[in-house]
Amino acid sequence: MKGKRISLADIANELGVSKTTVSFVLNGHAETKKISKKTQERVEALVAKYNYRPNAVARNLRLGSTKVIGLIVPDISNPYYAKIARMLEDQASDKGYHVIFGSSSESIERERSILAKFRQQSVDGILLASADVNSPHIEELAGSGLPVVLFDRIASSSEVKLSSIGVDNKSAMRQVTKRLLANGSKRIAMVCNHIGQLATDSRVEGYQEAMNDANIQMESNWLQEVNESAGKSMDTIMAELLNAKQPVDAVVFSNSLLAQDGLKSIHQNHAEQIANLQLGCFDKLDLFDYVTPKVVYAEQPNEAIVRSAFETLLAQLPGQAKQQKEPAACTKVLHEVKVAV
Amino acid sequence: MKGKRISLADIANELGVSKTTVSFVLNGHAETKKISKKTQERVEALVAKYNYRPNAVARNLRLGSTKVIGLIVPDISNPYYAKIARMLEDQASDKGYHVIFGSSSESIERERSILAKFRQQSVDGILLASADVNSPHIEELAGSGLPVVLFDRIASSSEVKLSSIGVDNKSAMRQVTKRLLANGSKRIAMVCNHIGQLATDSRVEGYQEAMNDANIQMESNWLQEVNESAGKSMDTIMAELLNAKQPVDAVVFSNSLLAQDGLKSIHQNHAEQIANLQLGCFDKLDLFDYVTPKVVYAEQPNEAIVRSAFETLLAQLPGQAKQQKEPAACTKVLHEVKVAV
DNA sequence: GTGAAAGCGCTAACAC
DNA sequence: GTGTTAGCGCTTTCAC
Repeated sequence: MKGKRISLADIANELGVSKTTVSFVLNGHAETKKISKKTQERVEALVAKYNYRPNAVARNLRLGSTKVIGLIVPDISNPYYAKIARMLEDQASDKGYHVIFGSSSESIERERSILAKFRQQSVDGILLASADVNSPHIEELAGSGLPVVLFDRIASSSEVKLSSIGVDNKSAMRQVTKRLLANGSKRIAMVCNHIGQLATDSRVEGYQEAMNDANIQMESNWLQEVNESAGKSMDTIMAELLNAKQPVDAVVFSNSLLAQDGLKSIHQNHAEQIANLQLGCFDKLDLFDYVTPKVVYAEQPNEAIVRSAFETLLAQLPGQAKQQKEPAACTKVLHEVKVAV
Repeated sequence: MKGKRISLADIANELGVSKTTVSFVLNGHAETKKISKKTQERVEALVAKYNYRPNAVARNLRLGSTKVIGLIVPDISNPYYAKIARMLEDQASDKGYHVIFGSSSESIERERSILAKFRQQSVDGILLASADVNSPHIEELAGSGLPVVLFDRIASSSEVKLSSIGVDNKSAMRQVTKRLLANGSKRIAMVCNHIGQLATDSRVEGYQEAMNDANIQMESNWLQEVNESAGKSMDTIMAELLNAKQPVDAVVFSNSLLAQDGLKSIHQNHAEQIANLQLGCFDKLDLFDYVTPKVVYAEQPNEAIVRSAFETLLAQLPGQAKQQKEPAACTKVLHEVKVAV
């Protein structure tokens, strides 16, 4: 059954025409190249008979474009990125692109390596949620000629000369915190991880701003960072916050994975306090629909983010015969979040 | 800056050697081809200077292998498949492979189209959780020469001549049901959908076997199939089971999506019965950690499944210079589930 | 209307 | 030790 895969040349030979002719027919140049109706039909018949499909690798080599775009995220199994992946797949396949993915595991080294591999594979472009947007390799990317759009993890305003699509993290967390305050909480703690990463830091700032605006004096242990290796597990943190003489009456989490962890910890060890506790979170989880207490969250317009990220990427690709004077200027977009519960 | 990407020929020219020499050095044939130390060093120096990386597309064309494997699942944003994707990525990258993915949305048409696209791109092999393992296009795959391994959604025992990796659905559901019985339930109903699909039917059998083994006479409406178009919504079914004079005291769901639906229905309409109700489910949901009543579930050994699926796929690939008499016989593996709560 | 031929960048058998 | 060369399968200019 195997047999050599049939090639365009085989078709041409069997028909007694040239590869050129077959190629023209296959690529819809039949009209412009004035291939006779009869020849067209003969070609199409044989193509159908053998169920011939052109070898994309050869085509790619010739054309210098693979119709593949790379998606690099910290972890594809994170439901947030998995959703992104799906949206991207849908958008991309509409335009005839495929998606190859890589998970950096928050490691710059792995990220660089994936990036390098993807370039070698000549992906047409890359959507990147970087493990560290401040790392120098991001700078280098800008001058590399490879179309790259940063999303989700984006760099502070100007500097980096790469297109970036994201949300206003600070504003989002400020809004969530304000909502919690409006609902009556006064002693609000924040649990995060990856302090030092821009997104996290911005969210922390948003929380702090909201607290300051409300004239609440934060206690020193209200800002917590999960760090297993330093013995700061979610359980430890929750115990510290909730077993105090004066426990906190609300907790905001800097991302949804933490919220999930936190919920588990609360249910396991602090169930009796659920009634008096508010929770807040950046980003949403399906889970929130089923669980007590209700969680106030900032919902990212992911569809819009992916859409503009992908469109921005397409715009950088060569061959988008537009007013391509410059190589598609570097776009920056911040989408607005929506607070919900 | 952009500039033309540098090629092997450029390196060779600048060095005044032939492409062969450079190629040999780059591919580690330096020793066997007895390239002089000095030439090696000169090549390596220039490669480093230009940060030259071979064009994988050209290489692929020449070698007929892309080092890319395709993952086709119903929906990459489904956390179950997202997890699988990540495990596969990790395994694959260890062996120098990349993963490209496609979501079929449970549509055979989309699945076929993705399959066709992936072949055109000359992926080296495919891991497929098919929208319908009984569809004829699966049969065709077997004779197509493209290495494919079925997983998760696998066909009934023999027939299909494709390697398949999955779990023993019947045994899994038998175990879950037995656990419910051991915990004291006597009147256990099962809610499923997709009766007629192999996986579902096996799970139903497992439930029935467990009930028979316990000498429990099942009542006629204990086996329920959700079917919106026939007016059998989850809410209707739950009402029928739980509002009876003699309500059931446990419900098992044939998959986790149903369990999620069922939980919602129970919480909305039958909250007072939660204390006297046991739940069972094939497969786990994060949700189960947070919700009452506790759910007994069969946990799939996903790591092991992915591992054997990938290994099986590798074994089908040409060039695994082993005792390749036959094109790697078609393997079938059923992994054992673990029951947990 | 159709074909010949020149590559895209790489590998590897076969010279020398 | 190193170079020549023939492709892998496709697109496309230019000729007829």
